[in-house]
Amino acid sequence: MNPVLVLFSSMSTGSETDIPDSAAGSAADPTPDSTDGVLAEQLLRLTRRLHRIQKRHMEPLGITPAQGRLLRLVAHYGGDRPPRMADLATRLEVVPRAVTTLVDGLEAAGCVRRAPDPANRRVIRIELTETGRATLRRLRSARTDAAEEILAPLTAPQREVLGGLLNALADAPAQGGC
Amino acid sequence: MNPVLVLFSSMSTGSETDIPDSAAGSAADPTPDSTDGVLAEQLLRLTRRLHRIQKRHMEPLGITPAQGRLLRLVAHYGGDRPPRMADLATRLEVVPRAVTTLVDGLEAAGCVRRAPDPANRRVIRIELTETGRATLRRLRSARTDAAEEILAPLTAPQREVLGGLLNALADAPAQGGC
DNA sequence: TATTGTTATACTCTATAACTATA
DNA sequence: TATAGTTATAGAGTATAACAATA
Repeated sequence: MNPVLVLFSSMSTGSETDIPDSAAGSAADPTPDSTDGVLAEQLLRLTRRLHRIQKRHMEPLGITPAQGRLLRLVAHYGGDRPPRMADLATRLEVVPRAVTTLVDGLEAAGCVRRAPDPANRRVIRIELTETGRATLRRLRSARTDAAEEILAPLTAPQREVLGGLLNALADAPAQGGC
Repeated sequence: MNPVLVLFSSMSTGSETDIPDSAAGSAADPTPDSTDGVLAEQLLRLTRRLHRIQKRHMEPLGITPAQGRLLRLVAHYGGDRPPRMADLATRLEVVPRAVTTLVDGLEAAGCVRRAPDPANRRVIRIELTETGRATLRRLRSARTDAAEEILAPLTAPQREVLGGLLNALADAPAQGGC
């Protein structure tokens, strides 16, 4: 469906801030910490930068990155079947308590509305407001700008490959837990 | 030097938690939010998982992920030229104040030692202790385990490609700032 | 009793600003 | 005055635990 043929030549140019793993003092360390560990490190470092960039781009919107993600998620459900708090928590892979805080923020910003479910009075459904829809439109370009800033060093096919790899990783079931 | 030829076929299988971008209510939205935005989202989501996994693996070590990164960085300098606080801040891409907290934690755990520089009494050099070296060894396997857990869905060549892409991204200068 | 969301609390990570002690 | 590190403070993001209301 979407085959991408890519030739990477000498990609591993060695990051300036890379930390070689065999520098713990003992020179004769037989465990060179497979590149996987380094890879995880790169991922985390990159994300710190992405977070900073995203935060900066979203500041004029009056919402935080996490609130933005939640807002997009709410919009995804559509007006006829607004999500419950529990739905949002599951999709965001966080505990329900975390969603409460995020919705509080979005409600304060006028982007969403808490609507009690008449069928089950324990349930609260999160509805998008008109303000929320406007914010969402601005959010989209902010997000694109932030992504463009961080992805600048990559060509289009490289981005496509990266997307595929991240997809494969993100789709994997949360294993190893309990 | 390290060319990798890879054929990805139909990688984009569609994440279960993917949020299509054209769901903001207005059906006639001409801005489908280039895949780049989605890519950034995937990256953030993946990192949240990585963070959780790493935290879990590092819990028995008595230090946090950020402290672990700092510990590795300190070790990288070697015993004959221990780094200053400012060096660590630069390498970690954080403000000096953030390093203070991390070093506090590592010092409390007995992993490092603050040593005043005799040549310049403003400077504090961070030295690795014997405990720190031991922790580092345990940290290495914890890190590898965590990485293995999150990278499980990828083959070895895929990991290599991912590493290359992340490297290219992380190496880019922090642009767009001031 | 099980489910849904909440209040209360705490911790990690990071930032800005003002201060201290050097140089 | 400029530099190195700190105290003080804040805020984003997330977690656990205990609880209320409802089913």
